[in-house]
Amino acid sequence: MMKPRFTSPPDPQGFRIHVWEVVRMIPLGKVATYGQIAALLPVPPGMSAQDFRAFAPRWVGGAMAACPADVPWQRVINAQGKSSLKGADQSRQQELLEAEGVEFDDRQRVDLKRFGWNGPEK
DNA sequence: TCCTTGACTCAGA
DNA sequence: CTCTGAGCCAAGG
Repeated sequence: MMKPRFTSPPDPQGFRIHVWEVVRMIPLGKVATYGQIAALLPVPPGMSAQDFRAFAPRWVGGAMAACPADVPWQRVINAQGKSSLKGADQSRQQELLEAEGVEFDDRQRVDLKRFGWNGPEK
């Protein structure tokens, strides 16, 4: 399969584990975007925050492509409020979220204002 | 070797 | 609110 790694971070494994850790914090019935998750992660040493912002979302996506079964991957969607998946996986994700109380509109979009995760704490 | 295509986001029209 | 195009890197046809 194609692995859209886009420039592996300094510590690919550690990065993915960190991503999963953040995803696991997303409360039931809420969703987070790749960028949101990326913003919660520490910027790798030697890399500017600006570059990190451009790369991180892809890395998060790459991490989700191989996430463990105990990670609520379905709660991670793109900044457009939609699933970046395709085909059967996309449908499965929507069903899982609807089962948690997340609503989708006619265009299969989630209202981030209502169901968006505010963050781990604040 | 060139061109397309990725679990992406942001700014601009 | 919706649609485009640019930015970034690698793998496959």
